[in-house]
Amino acid sequence: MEKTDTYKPLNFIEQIIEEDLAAGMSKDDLRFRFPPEPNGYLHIGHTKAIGISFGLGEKYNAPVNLRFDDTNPIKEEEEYVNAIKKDITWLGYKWDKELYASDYFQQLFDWAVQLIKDGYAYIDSQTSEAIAEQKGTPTEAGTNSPYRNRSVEENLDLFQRMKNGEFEAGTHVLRAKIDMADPNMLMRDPIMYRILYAHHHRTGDEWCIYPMYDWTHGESDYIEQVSHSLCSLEFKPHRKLYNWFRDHVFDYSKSRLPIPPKQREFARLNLSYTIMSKRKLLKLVEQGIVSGWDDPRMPTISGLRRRGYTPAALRKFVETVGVAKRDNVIDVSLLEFCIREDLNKTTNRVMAVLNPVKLIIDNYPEDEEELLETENNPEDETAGNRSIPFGRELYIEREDFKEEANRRFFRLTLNKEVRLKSAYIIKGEYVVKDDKGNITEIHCTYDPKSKSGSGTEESQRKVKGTLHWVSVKHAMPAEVRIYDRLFSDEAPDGHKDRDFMEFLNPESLQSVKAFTEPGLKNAQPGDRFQFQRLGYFCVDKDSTTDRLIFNRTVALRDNWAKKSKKQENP
RNA sequence: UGGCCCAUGGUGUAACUGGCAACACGUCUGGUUUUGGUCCAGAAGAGUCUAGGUUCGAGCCCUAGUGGGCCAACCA
Repeated sequence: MEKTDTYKPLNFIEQIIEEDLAAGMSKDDLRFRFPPEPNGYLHIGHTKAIGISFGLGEKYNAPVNLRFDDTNPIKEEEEYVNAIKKDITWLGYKWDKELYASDYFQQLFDWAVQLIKDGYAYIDSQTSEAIAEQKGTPTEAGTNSPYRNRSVEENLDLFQRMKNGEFEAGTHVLRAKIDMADPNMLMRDPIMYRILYAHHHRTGDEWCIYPMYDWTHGESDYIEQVSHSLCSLEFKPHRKLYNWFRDHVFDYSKSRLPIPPKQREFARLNLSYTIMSKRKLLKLVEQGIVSGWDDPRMPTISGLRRRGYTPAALRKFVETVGVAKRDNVIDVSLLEFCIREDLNKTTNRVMAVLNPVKLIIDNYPEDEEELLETENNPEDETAGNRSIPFGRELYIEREDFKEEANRRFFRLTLNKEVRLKSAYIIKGEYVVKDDKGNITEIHCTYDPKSKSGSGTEESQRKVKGTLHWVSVKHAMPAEVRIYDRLFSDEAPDGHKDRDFMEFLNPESLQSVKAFTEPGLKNAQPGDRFQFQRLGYFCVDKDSTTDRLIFNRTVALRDNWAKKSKKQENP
């Protein structure tokens, strides 16, 4: 390949595919799959896996199946199936076929019978404890089961009766007969079927024996003619078993398998300050630590969606993160960068005051009010303008005023000028306090000639700060929810001796009463805005017409310290 | 009888057939700005885990160490 300006490095999976193509595989035979178990909601780690397989599908114009790995009815529910489909669709990906491992239960059973007939599988009738004990350890070989050499006839009979429901759960299992001394523990006669009297969300009570992951996964890939079966690193040791099963089915199938599926592994995504385990996330939900799988603090796709993240930002994020085989912890600042980058271009700026204090303009006529023009989005001219009501009494941010301030503070102080965004330049005059010394009113005067956009010299006058505000008379009350990281430790998962729950951040959710400009009364759940200086916000799904709830997606980048230092020593 | 995987600035990835280690985030400087956002310009920061070897030349190939991860559910 020529080195060109457009050369874009391939990740190692793309390289494998290119090699296969170069070795003669037809592009038409490329096929991928995303195989979630419907036992929980998808999280941002799955977004990476989805991005890899569906991304490959887009790159090579190859089909990608959505296959639910539903072989354990105890943990799986239809609610999860629907949530997973919704999330993938929301991310903007389209699967070719919607499939279920449970669709293959009969085929898997038939193949298992074939394996028994050829002496490659047997029924073990020991307890799970006994089987575990005989398994050995990584450094010690296991020992053979006393049932390992049952006759084919007996195995066949027992297996059929297992299927017929003649035995209690736990009394028998079907095992592959491989090698109890294999250094790879997974090869030590892995269990293929167990008896489970549980209602399956799709097959109901039709089956009482269920295939295990290893027996199911590769054969499902085979049935679907998946060319490259991509999964995360912890499945690497399973590859040997995957191939063993695959190659035995290959031998027994009547028609030759055109393409043996290939399992390849990549490092899963880890995010700093968050956990990425469905089991643990479920615990947060079950214990009520969060409001549900879609709590805006959750790293789930549904949580991030509710928080205000966009599909584009998430896709950009997993693309930026890359694909490799080494363990990693991505800093959340990269995720935050991706969402800010997107939202900065796409959201309208609106005025909202989270911690209000009254500002009274003494020289503004008592009963006057006016509409002021302001642009919706300085990053996007097509976003247009809107008008916002202005009057004598306004709310401003309490932190935007200080009675005594040093030069680092360039918002409102007494006897200093500052601009009200899209309005006038004002000067602080005096404050009114209550008995406890809290400021209840700030009084100021304005310069009528300094109106924003009026073209007067005063309107061009430089002041060092600009404040956002809302008119007291017109303000819309709202609830604003500000989120912090759920865990206080960079790697809450990384402690072998401590539980991740010990690192829960008790201040991960803060709810404040706020006022917004009146135009937001028409806002719909899911709408996104940038509140001047406060961050990006998204209207929550629980909002009603008279009670708006905003979730803060992410704060604005904060360069205050940096710039104020500059202000101090110009 | 242990097996397998991994190792490049703070973080994550690149480096195509072995040829002066690049990009993004983050950090820092300066500029613009009616948001301390955005945008623009620039800088610092690794000599590629260690030791050998092959080679004119090694991040890349070989060997041995070291460090980290995964594997002993009738979970996936």
